[in-house]
Amino acid sequence: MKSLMKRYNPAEIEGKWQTQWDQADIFKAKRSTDKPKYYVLEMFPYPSGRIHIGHVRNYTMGDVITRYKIATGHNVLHPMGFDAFGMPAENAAMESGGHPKEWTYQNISDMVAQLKPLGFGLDWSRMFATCDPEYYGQQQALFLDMLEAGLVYRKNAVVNWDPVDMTVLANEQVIDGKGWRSGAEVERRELTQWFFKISDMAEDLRTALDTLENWPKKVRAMQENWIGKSRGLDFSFSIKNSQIPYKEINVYTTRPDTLLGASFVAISPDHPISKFLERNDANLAKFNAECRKLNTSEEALEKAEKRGFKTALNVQHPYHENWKLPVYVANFVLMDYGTGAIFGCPAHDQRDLDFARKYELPIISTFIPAKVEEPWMYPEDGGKAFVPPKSEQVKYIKALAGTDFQTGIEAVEAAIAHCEEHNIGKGVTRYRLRDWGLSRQRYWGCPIPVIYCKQCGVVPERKSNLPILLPDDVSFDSPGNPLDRHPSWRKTTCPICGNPAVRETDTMDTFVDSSWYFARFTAPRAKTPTNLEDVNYWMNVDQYIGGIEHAILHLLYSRFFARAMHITSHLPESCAEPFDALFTQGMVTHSIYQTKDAKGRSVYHLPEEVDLDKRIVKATGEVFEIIPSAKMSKSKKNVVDPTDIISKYGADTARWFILSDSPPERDVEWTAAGAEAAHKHLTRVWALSDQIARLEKHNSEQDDQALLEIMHKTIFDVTQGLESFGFNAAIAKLYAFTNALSKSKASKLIQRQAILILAQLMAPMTPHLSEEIWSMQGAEGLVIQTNWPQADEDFLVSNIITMPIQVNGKRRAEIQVERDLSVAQIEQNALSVEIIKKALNGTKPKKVIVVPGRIINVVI
RNA sequence: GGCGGUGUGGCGGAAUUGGUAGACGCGAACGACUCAAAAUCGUUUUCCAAUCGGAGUGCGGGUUCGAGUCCCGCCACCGCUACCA
Repeated sequence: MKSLMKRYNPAEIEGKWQTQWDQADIFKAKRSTDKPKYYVLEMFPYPSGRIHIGHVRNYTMGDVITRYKIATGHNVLHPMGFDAFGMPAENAAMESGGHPKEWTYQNISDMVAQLKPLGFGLDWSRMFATCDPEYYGQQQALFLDMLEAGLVYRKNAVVNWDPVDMTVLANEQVIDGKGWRSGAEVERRELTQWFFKISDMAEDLRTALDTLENWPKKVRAMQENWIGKSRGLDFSFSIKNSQIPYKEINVYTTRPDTLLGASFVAISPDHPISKFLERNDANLAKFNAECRKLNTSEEALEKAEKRGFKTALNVQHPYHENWKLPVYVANFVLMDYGTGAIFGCPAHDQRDLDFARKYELPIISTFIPAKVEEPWMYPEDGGKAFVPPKSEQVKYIKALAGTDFQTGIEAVEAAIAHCEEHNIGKGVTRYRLRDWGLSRQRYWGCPIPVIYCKQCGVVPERKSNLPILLPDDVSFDSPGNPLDRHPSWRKTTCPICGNPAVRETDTMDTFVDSSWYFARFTAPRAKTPTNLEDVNYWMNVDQYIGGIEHAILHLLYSRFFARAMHITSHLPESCAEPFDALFTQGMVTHSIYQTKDAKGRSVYHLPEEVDLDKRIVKATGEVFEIIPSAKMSKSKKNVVDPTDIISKYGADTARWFILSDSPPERDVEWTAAGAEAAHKHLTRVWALSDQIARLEKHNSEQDDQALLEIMHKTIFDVTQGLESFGFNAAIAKLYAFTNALSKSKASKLIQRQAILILAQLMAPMTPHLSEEIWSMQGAEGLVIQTNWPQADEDFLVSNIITMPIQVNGKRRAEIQVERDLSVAQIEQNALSVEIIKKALNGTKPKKVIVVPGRIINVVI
């Protein structure tokens, strides 16, 4: 009887069940019409070489959904691959002298080896890396089709040059004027580059955001801001009486309704006119030089003084022949937004107002509040600039067009119409979104399949020659692109005339690789980019899961690619928005353990190096400080290695804990205590199963009904939790159910039923333990092959229910009533409760509210 | 400045979407077992009062029989973005 020698041993059971799932081909996805399909995808990892805990969280969520969807009768596709091109492989090659290819493939096999013990239900047969020639060759084919369809073009452009990575960056990859990866100050260079015509789709990409109901609001808002639509007027001020070779200054404004409040024109120091003038004006040259030095990326921008340099130029206001406006060169006008020139309307822009007061320029209000309640101080008289929301109705006192009372939006449209009618300017819609420059001067990327021929010009490579393979014999001993200096790789012949020609040596931005991999997973070995039968069946991705850091770049590019792939017949139109639902998970954080050295510098300690109870560093005995909840980083040493966690507690514990503590969209703090508690709980569940398996048959049945009720309630609650990403709440219900079961005195039959249901409900989170319990109880088959349990309505509401009684909305008592008791009866019962009688003190209640099955409220 | 989000015990967080606030877990305290410790099990744990009670979901108001949840006005913090014309 005393056989508690055995206990929960994940190391023993987890591998065993993984083998069983493999052998039964559970996760191998095949097209089939007898079940609804479900495609669940997590953003694929970069093969850095190590799985980190954030990956574990991401893939665990995907796996929970996968297993739940399988159990609820879906045909599930859940693939895994690697986003394998990119700079780190080249950097590693430069540092260690190896080859990016070897480094990458070694890392991939290391990471697969770390992923497998976690027991994720993945279809490994579909795995690919974007650096596989089979993948990037199809990407080249896709590129050629896009080129033919006019979605790719080549232009000479000023580009963002990262001087450290020695490559071009897309606008999206420049953050605060610095390279997104290197952090180096970005320079501007003029180069001939390949571009995707994403700006052509700006309007569609923007309006379609409204259809993405199952995307986080936040991501949609970020994309909308990025696309940056604005409506305004393009017009020009003509330059009066001047010798310079410029006759006018072009301006773009979103507030043409304030045109009659204009008091100056300001141009950027980099504006052609400014550049022209500085040649003959030493003072202006000096001013401009100072402005250029002031880095636009600095946070001091806010506080930076608004300075202007008054030129000798005057322009004519387009509305009145005799109305002259001075022209300033101003440090706050940016050359790369709009036209690099603005008109200033001090009354309705605080910055313009500050500028006007500084240089003693006129201040002219064009509108005032519709209803002036308090004393209204005009900007003219020292008040603040009046800048109401455009949707607010105001009173126009100098309207260019339209009525006296109108909203800003109405006034802008009226002003545009008026200006168009009088040939003053033209209404335009502008987008902040620019075309996506995809050329990178790197080796470890997908070669752009284009050839330059002296006779024929720019010639696409023949599809039959694809893939254009990267050469293996390259060196990384000097900076620049190894493809450029390769002795023979670029030499080829022209597909049209057959004469000697050279290849494009630029490779594609790695964001191209990740912009269509989700479609490739549906037919990863197809001889074309996609296979229509497969994309028609599997697409769209039903649930996509990943980090918020990809809210703009990756997700916007993917939406563009899906459209482009439809145009080039690689995807059906229904796939224009490829991700039906998106979930953005939070980070995994960990406390930092910090001490100071003799010089007061911070020294960080790994979690395993400290004694948390005694609050000292084990090796030295120093007292450490705890900095709570920071993003895990190697330099701060607040990292936990998933591999260590698995060897200590097993995969199920890691999976259970990572889901249990916080809602999945929020950051979760990894704590040793929490992981330990999770492990203890799983140990308890195992022991409970063991105990039930050895129960005597003849025991009391007194708790049967109560246990069945909580069991069905738990089925209901857990199902709801899994349906709505409420993993933490679902787990809490499972804890409660386990507690109830371990205290229950129900019959063996019912207890066994309960533990089997518990195993099924836990299976998405702790699949190995669930299988183990299933077999301990002698149940047939595998849990993963069973149908998800159904909550029985009859048990969800018991016959005797407890109803709280409130007095004036405050809970005072409760009564037990039969479920189908009439409202009148409930009221009568409630009023006869001693506490309520006392509260009434013999008087009649004003009102009694009875919500059947919920609550009684007695109003006195 | 703009956009988005969040605010509930010592901590992470629940709350069927207007119906018993604090589920579940961590931490803490006490107890049982033990020579002892670990492990395990049990009890308590929002605050004030310690008896009846009273207060309570960032703050102020409102709607309602009833508000963490809805409305109006503030405050604080976080994220993204921006001299955006």
